[in-house]
Amino acid sequence: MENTKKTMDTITALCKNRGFIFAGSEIYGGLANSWDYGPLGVEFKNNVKKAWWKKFVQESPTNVGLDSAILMNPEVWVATGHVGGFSDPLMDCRACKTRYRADQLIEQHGGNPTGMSFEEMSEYIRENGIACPGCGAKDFTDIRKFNLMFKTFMGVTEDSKNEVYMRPETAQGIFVNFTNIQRSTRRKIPFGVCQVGKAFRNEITPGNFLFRLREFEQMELEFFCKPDTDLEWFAYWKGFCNEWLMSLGMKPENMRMRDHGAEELSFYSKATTDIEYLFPFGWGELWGIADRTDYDLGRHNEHSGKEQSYFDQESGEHYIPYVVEPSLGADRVALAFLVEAYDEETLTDEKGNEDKRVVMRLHPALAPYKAAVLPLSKKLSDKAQELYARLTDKFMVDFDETGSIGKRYRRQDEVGTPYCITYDFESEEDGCVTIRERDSMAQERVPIAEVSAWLEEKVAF
RNA sequence: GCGGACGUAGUUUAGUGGUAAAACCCCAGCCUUCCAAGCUGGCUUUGUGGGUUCGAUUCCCAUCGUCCGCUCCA
Repeated sequence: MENTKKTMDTITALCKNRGFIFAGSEIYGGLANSWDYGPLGVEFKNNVKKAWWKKFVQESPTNVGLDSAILMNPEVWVATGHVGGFSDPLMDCRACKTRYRADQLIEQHGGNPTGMSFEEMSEYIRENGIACPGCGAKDFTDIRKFNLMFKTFMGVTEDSKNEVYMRPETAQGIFVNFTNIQRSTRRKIPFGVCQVGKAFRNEITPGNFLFRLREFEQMELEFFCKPDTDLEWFAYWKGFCNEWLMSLGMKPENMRMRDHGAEELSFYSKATTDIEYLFPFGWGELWGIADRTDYDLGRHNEHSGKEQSYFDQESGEHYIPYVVEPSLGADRVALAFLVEAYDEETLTDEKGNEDKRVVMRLHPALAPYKAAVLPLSKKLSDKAQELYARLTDKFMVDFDETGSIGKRYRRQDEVGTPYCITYDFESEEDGCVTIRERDSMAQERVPIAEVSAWLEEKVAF
């Protein structure tokens, strides 16, 4: 009976057709890898963010929230090494057209590219006769700088003094506010700071729908802890993140944890684990959980000259806290939830006729609409509208009176609405409506006066 | 960015050097008393800009975009 077909194309098409996600600037021919969340998409994505915030801030005894500016003082990015460090020295083999990172080629050759200028790297490669690992040719293009940060200008003149960057990660907004937050909330270590916000990276190759974007949204926690407790907290947050995903319907067989090997670790990280999801295009990182040590606060401590250490009353020590960072891509996880929810079901009636039903089995907390009010006949629209208006006070609810009732059920199935409320001819007399559940298609008769409470209980999360 | 493939309604596709078509979807009306019924009508398409030509959706060029690979990462 179940026939699950999950491809990016069908999901992309459904998203466009139903108003979840549209290609950005479409009428002007689009803009590479930019996507707009439509009326249903914004509800859905907001629900994802809301669910995260609830779990990581609202219900957390240790964590607080923050919403920091996208544009920051450029010195922030000097301190972190993003200016200079975040730009890759890329060059191509003229013979086989493969692209390489010059610093990696030098490392593979046993050299140390640290501190070399691009010219020096080029020279090193030429002098040492480093060949293309792919084809063996020794004919490389010049190294070109790929700065992954977007630049813009503060003020009206395009003077380089006014150059600022669009943040390539939200984390630094948290780090530079560490002392403000600690003091104003009187938090003691360990505590965490959460932020949901946009970040921008000039990725060389974005793609796979929402998977890799140049403008994307992150949901990050920076958890500050005592230096010798970081690995415990690292393990704790890994499990915590994993549970959150599963509580919203992600199946364990489509998830895996992958530890970064020593050579893969970022220079600032002591340990990193990715929670990956099995997308139609393969395993992809959803959530990077990194032990960032005291690198970030340490850098800001040094570069800003402002003391970033914490005084621990209990032990009487001053120290720069260690940081465990679970960093989740909001667009990525939204895509994963869409993929996870997509289902095609073959229905067979008594006569043996087959019929296909597309169902988005979204968790009720994530579904754009919690319910749809459907008058069985247009003659019942007025009464049904009254019920609809009452429900909108508490829930996102849809109203649909066009087409047959079966068709309207299917429309709601496609956008993941968990409950359809049908106002019928008996409703006048018995004061009840029929509520049909999305996944089981089971029906239940509920008094109109109790619908709101009934629904509240069902969609509670 | 480089290499390869591709671009016809919202979707999936057909077709042609003489100004485009089907199915589904969508909209309106009729009908319809619980799972994509039916009837009638309707909206909507050659990504964009040039060139060749009497005439281009078709041929050529550029551009934009998509997909695959390199690379990068939430």
